[in-house]
Amino acid sequence: MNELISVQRELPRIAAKRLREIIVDNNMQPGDRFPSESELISMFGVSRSTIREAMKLLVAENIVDIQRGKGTFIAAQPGVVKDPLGLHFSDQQKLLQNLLETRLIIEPQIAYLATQRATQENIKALEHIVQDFKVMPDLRAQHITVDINFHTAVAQCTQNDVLHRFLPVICESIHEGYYETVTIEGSQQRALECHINIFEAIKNRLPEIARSETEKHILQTAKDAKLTLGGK
Amino acid sequence: MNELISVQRELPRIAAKRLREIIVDNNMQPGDRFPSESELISMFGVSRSTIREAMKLLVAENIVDIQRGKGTFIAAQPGVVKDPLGLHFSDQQKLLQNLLETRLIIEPQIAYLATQRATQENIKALEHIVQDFKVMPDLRAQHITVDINFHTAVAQCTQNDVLHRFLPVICESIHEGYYETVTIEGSQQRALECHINIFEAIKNRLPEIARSETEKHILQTAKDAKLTLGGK
DNA sequence: TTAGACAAAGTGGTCAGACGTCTGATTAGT
DNA sequence: ACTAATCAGACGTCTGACCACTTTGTCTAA
Repeated sequence: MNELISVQRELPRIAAKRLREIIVDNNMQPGDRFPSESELISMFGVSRSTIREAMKLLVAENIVDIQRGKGTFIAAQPGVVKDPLGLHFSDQQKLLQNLLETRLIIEPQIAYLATQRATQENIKALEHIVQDFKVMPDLRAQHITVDINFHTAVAQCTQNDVLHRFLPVICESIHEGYYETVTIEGSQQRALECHINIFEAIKNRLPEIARSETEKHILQTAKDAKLTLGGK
Repeated sequence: MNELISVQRELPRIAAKRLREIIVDNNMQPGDRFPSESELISMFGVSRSTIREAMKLLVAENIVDIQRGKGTFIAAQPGVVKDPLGLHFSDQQKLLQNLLETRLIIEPQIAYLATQRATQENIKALEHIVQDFKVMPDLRAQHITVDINFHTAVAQCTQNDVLHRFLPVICESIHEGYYETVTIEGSQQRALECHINIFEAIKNRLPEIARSETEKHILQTAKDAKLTLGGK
């Protein structure tokens, strides 16, 4: 039943919030059918205008896809937008420095938490990525993609969606920055070794090792990019 | 005149496009008044529903700011979107926990860096915000806004634009989460004291104090929200 | 004269119902 | 068996009304 919404302001916002909750609670997947407008009207006890406005909010967030005559469905990649923070604003050199500094702040702690919270599935996923590294040809583009995947997978181990969503944004922005940077001899090999060390630490539940190895890895990355990070 | 729109689909999108053009053509600045709904109805020759939906599109892009009873105005920072990471697409309780955990990871270090890098202008800005706190009435909405401003201003002290852009996203998402949460007695007072301590530490260049005070502040915030953060 | 109470107008928020158009499935006719 | 008409369901748009909030101006009383 409807659980009457008393306040008479921002009803669409509240309705949109509950719609998101419904999606999460029912574990709806991309492509799944969404309740029709008339169903939502009787579910929420608000008018069609309000429901429609709430739906439009979800559309703006790329959470649902409305198709005229058919119905509404969960979007393919709910909530995903590119360069969401609008980071391509300042000069590349400073941006790269800022990005690496940010990684130096959050990633060691992410690795620490990952060690404590990783599920068996998480660890398996990490192992696959590390294996991909080893057998991978020396293609720079692919290497960076897998590198981002690795760090994102570590973030996923924390079971913290905020970190898990934020980290790829940082990594991909760095990728953009590197795009015009020289590849340092041996950097890929050093990165691979670091990743193996981090993976082993997570697998064997050694949080302090994971943290320090991650810190070392990022400092090494900065060094390869001819940048220096301080202020720890 | 109205230039009759023949197609009967996506009228709001078309109207929104023309509204954007109007803003650009007339060189409208942030704060400028926007035509009222009834004016737009006669300008475009479409119904109020359509106009309203078009306006909501502009709101989603943070181009205009609609104020009930007053009117519609050009937004302060047109185009800077809210919730860019799509964090609302998640379980509220868990999201709040994740957000606070993220703050616990980055903010103490932000305060540390702020202490080392803050300019005199940064410190002045912080001081103004702290003063605003003291003389502020007990209005919850205003309090939260100034709270976000304070933490964002601290992030600005780091001279790291990535942190400076990321932190408000986190803070505002927490604000959203609190929207339907009970206000804890005395939490505002405790927050004010913490902010003063942090400000003093930054002003007097005491990085360790700034870090520990920030950590304490966030843990207190979590406690007020009846959440426990661990894993340090 | 002035401070406060009050009424009116303007604005956005919500509701209710109606009709149009598109889509997909069903059904009638060949 | 195939085609075309029909139907039901879904979203798109329109209309008109009423509600809530803000501003403004007027009026009254001190």
